[in-house]
Amino acid sequence: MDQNQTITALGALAQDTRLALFRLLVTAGPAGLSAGTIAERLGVAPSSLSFHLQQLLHAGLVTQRRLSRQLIYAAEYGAMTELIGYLTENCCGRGISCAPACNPAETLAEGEHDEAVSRSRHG
Amino acid sequence: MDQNQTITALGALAQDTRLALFRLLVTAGPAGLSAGTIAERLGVAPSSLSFHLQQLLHAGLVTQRRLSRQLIYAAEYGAMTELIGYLTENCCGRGISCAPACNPAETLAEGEHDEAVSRSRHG
DNA sequence: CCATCAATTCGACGGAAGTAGAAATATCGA
DNA sequence: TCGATATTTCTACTTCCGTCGAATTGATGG
Repeated sequence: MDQNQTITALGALAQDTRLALFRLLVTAGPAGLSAGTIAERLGVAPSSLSFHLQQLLHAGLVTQRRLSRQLIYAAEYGAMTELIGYLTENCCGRGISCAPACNPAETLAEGEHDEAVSRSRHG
Repeated sequence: MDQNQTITALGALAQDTRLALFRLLVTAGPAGLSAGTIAERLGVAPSSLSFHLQQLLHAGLVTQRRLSRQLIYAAEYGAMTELIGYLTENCCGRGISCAPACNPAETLAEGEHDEAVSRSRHG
């Protein structure tokens, strides 16, 4: 997952209706829910829901399949895994004291040093 | 971390400059970087950078401290931990087969059943 | 206090996001 | 084929986002 794909996924989740929608599908499990059911549950107009579903679909966060007349949407758990992996990969395994973000159990002392400004003069 | 706070954090990260900025700070470690250094590294106008820094600051994803004339920004690892926790809390511990998102190592068979549409009529 | 440097705030602009009614498309049952 | 149902696409509108130059605020050193 590259930066653009990550931004697409984050942007897809960074919206009231879509985050609620994604969480609804996550809790619904692999069986998923039909578009109509989702619209009813979230209280949004069908056209608006369709717009948001396209965003999540394009971001790869949900899957779509047809069941008779209805379109069933389900959470794509693998995408969530990759998204989290991308957010944490910059943090783990570099010898930097950011372990809490990746392994909350392991807390370690934060040793601050004066590297913060050292590059202002070196360009 | 509630839904609004999560959306703020996701929205803060769902942008080219800001995601690059956040990753830069994450790799920079707790020492952080000055605003000027960041602007130089990312190649954005100081005023634009300031705008983005406010977004990340408001989202609680970075911290700000003064060092002489410069303002030093550093990644707030705890916020990242909470954000990931919020995204995964809907997935784990509900007896639903979404373990891959939380424990990628443990893959399990996806047993689909016809619960998808069952609520269309009852809703 | 004054000159200087670092960073932010202000103002204006173009473009994209979110909303919802109306029309179009696709599937099913008879 | 025809009518009914489910969902999407189209269209228009409003609001928010991202950008950058210019002006302002805040801190340092003499």
